[in-house]
Amino acid sequence: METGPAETRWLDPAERDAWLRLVAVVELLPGILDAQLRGSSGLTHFEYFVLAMLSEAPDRTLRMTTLAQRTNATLPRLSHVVRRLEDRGLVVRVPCPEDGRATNAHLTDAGWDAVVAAAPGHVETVRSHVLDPLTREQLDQLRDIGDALLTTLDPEGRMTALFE
Amino acid sequence: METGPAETRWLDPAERDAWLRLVAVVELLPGILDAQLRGSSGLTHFEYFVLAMLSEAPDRTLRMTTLAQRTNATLPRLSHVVRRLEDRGLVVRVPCPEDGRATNAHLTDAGWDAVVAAAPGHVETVRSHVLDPLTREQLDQLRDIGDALLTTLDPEGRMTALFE
DNA sequence: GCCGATTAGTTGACGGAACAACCAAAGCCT
DNA sequence: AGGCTTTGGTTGTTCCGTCAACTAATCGGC
Repeated sequence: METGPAETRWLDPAERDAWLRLVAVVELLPGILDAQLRGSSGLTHFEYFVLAMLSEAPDRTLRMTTLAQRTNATLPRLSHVVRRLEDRGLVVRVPCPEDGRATNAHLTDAGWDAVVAAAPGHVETVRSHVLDPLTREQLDQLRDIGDALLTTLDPEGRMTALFE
Repeated sequence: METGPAETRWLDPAERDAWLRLVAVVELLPGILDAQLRGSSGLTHFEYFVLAMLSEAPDRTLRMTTLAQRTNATLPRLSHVVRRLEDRGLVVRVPCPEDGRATNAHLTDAGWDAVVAAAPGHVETVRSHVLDPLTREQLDQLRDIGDALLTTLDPEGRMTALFE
């Protein structure tokens, strides 16, 4: 007779195989991306991602909250990062005219140059470490798996604004 | 005529689709795992993983170097983490008898209890956020994709000792 | 039009991770 | 056997991320 919470359903071999590999990838990939970008541009992958989002935005400008959603950052984290980027002259913060509470982050010319300089090396790393080892079929499978996972990992679809 | 380095091959739409989703997953998953474990057991996912590796090892003991490989940690990182776990009584460090340079990390009974207590909630999180959204077919695809990626992300197969 | 509630963002303190410098034990070479 | 090299770990500094507390501005009800 069960008295406490339901028995744990442990992972069967197929589940365990998939899960362990996903954990390994999740653990290894950030380090690879950070190392390459830090070495060649002095940017964190997260900093690069922030700059890249701004570079694709209209007028190279986004509200802090929007930028936080697109990069999956908390607002405090983004605030600190943007301050550091501002210290380096890659971004400026401008009070939003329409809403006195809001702040707009705007990519400077120097920031644009930094993204343009960093992009080729970054793309090359993504190719050699992630895309090239996969077949075309696996690429499609990965997209669908990513969609399925993001349904639960990001139910509000905050980060998926990029590709939806 | 090309003079500088080769032109960058930018990502085509299929590549971009897959890549952006993978980045999102890699960015989101660690936070989910950490939050659940920290809330229910006061353990980081990495700390949990360290304890779990020890719990499966013969005599619940592993050399620091081996443990670092299995968890994809640098030795300094692992050293700090193990010291904190030792402060909490979950692990003890014992000088290795066969090699005076080496240190063995051994899971205490309290550490074993901590893993056993934390495991069900962790597995439940893995199920609800990762495994359940995927079809059985996608589970197999994910395993193969993981294998392909780990070939380049972890060429020495240090982390794959778990399932190879 | 004013007051509470919500939203937007910043700041400061604390904890964890990377990197570099360091120490100690073992292996090796002659 | 003595000295160089390599291997195994630890320690300290610095940087980044999280959490909690706080400020400022907008909104909503009356």
